[in-house]
Amino acid sequence: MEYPFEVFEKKWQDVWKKERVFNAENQVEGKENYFVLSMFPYPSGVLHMGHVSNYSIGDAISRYKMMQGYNVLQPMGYDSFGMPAENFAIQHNTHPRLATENNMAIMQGQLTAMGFGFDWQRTLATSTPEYYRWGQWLFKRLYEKGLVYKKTSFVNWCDQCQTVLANEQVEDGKCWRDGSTVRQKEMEQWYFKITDYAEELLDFSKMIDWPERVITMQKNWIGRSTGTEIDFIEETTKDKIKVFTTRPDTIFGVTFMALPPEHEYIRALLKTEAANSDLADFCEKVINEDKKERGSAEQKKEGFFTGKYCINPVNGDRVQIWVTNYVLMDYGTGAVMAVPAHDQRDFEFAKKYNIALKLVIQNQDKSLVLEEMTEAYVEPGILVNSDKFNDKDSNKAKEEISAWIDENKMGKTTITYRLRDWGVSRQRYWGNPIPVIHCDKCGSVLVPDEDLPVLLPDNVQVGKTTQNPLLSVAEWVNTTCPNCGGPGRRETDTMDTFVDSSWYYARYTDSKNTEMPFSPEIAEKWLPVDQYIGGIEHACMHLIYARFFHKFMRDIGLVKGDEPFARLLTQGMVCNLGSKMSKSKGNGVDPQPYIDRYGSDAIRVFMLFASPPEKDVDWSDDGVVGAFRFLNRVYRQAENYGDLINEYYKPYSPDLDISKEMKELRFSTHTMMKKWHEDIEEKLQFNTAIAGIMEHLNNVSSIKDPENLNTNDKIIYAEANAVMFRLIYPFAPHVSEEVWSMIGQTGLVHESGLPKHNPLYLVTDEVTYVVQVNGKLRGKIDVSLETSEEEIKELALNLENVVKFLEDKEIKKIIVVKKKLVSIVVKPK
RNA sequence: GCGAAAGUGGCGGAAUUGGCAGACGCGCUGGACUUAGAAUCCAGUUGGGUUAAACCAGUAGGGGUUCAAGUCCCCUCUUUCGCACCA
Repeated sequence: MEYPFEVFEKKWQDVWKKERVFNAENQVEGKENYFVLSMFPYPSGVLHMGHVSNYSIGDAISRYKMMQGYNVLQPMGYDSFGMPAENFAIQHNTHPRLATENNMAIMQGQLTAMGFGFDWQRTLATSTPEYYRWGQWLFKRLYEKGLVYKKTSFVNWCDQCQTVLANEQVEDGKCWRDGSTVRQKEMEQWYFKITDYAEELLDFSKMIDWPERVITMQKNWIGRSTGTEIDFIEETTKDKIKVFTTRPDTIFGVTFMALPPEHEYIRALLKTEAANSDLADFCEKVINEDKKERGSAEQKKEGFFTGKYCINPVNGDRVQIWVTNYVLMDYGTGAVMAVPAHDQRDFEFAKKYNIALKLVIQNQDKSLVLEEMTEAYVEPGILVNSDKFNDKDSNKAKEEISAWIDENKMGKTTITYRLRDWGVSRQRYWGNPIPVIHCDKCGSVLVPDEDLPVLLPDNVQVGKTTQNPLLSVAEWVNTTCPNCGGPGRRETDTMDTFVDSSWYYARYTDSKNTEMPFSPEIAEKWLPVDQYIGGIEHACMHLIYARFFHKFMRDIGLVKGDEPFARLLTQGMVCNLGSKMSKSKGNGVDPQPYIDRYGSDAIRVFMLFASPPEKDVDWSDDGVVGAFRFLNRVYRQAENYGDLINEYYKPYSPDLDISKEMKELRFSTHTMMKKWHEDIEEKLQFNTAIAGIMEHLNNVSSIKDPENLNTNDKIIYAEANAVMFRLIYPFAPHVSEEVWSMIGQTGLVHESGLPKHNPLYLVTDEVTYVVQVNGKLRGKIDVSLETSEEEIKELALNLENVVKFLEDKEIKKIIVVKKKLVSIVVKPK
């Protein structure tokens, strides 16, 4: 008989709802708050395996913490703005709002059927005016703090999405969402000054438990390097061209200046010398190369001499200015002083275009000869041809030259980050409108707070133009300037949806607030999120953006701490047949049929048992059956022996005179409790915690006729079962509640508290010593705890199998490790 | 190319941080119960070896430290992930 999950899963879900078990109060007398958060889903349609896995982990932690007596908040909502909804609407000739609402309803039904303990009263959806209003409000506060600006520059443009992408959203030169090629387009964009926080974002000391991997990825992404900015002066125009270098020690070796075609000097030059069409063509060609190829090291270095020169401030050298395809506009100052003798890239370029090389660093044995070099010399060495710095060690010279440049106002020592400011403009409809009105007289004017939210108009026709559909809603676009009352035009760019998800965790603490994004007092009770759970793919996107937002919100007094997420768990992906489930591979598995067939608990147990949470889980039909089988065995214990357990179970562990067999069972019960607690608390390893319960179940099942036991033994037997029923709660809450009630308990499982092992019952009368001879296992002895070391040695030496290996040998040493082993070292006589 | 993590049965994965390798689950083999199947229960399941034991080998490969190594050190190989013209 299979257990009737279809009956009681619903039953317990109703009980939880009726008793408001998961509706968290902001404060509960005598209880500490604990905030468990799983990344909210994009409402793409139906729940997929990744969601099920993610939320099974979160729910296990949440319920474990409830058993521990915490006042737990575990909310859930929807990241419901975004391009997929708009694309879906275009394809199916519907409205993004309708499609999104429909999907949210479906997913909410599925999440409810899974029985996850979410506080639905606090739910939110980023596409609702109640939520996005505060996104606009925060945009304004950012603006007022000088953290928002508008700039025209070359940006990542995805033709597929018809919009701009932030640097974080370009992977290998492809759009992170659809994988299509990203090209550079010159546009005016809104930016958030995330770089103002670059230094602080590199401080990870407030994270209690973040995976080292994520921290490393963020460090690399932010990419701090110290170096020197040096001003080169253009010979005729006297324009300043700033370069950034980490090798000021090579400044005397500069033989040309390398600029990317996007560089402002080049842009200006092209305007003044329109006649030089070859230069213009070259620039155009490089700009249109796709980002991946242009950024790859294998790419052939190409360049074009502008015919212009600039002056190296340290020695007055005339230096040729080249446009090249290998310098990145995005890094440093976007200009490179090329030192071909000591930089491999410059070396290759100079060789190709017959530009002079100048040796300024000599190796230790002074054997470098410029004419014989086949690659750049990039190691440290001794300075030569460097004026007054000659004969100095290059590492020392770095600092000295940098200081000298500083003093003589030829430049300055600086820190540069790889991190760029966050471009948040999106040329799409289904997103949060940027609360700005453009006025011919007043320029860009912020919409007054009392006029927020700027409502996204509903009457748009998506997909009719290649432009942002908002542009076609004249009555929306045309408005009055809040400043002068004259005619104004609304900003039609919407915000990147990553803005919406950068502060949602805080909104959960006070999601119904109509006066503020959330009350700082309430937020303080919950933040930072104690445990955040989500995919590793957000390491350099969402998780950096949210950290930035949190620091900004701290600076305007909305939140107290420095970090939004104290602990982070990056769960693995759910794979099928060894590779990531995806639509394009056609290997996706829909969880619904399995939920229908085996119930929520079996799916959860499978997900948690298959591997540690941060590792990928390979989906397996058989694995679910195994989990289901396990839960059936637990259920059968309650079914068969419910009355006996009910009669004899004591909520404490009485110290009784019991049989040897029951001592062993009691040992098993208490070992399980200890292991369970350690596995979850210290390592979040649900797989081994579950394995421990399974092992205990095997021990319980081996007791054949519990009815025939004496009273004391029955008490131990009852405890062995009842404790197990409670310990499955975080993983299989429905079964747990059901079997708990089947043994006559009237309360809910989490109310029964955290079963705690009694260390006394983990002490056994006998211990097994392993006996080794020269490191090889030769036998075992069981001795009582009181046995002296001498006696143990004696017993070990007399073991039949040990004696055999001692023949004709001389005993050199005997090592006894308490409660573990005897190691006998011998050598031939 | 640089950096990080990892490599354990047929499979997913365990191993008090140096102390019985393979917990637990899947799968498989045999048996019980069934007219039969499903379900369930029992036994077995690293390889070699043996009627059974003993024993031998064994945690990617090689070397080392140690009474004792999956675990620590050195070298090699492989895989995964991240970064990758970052000046």
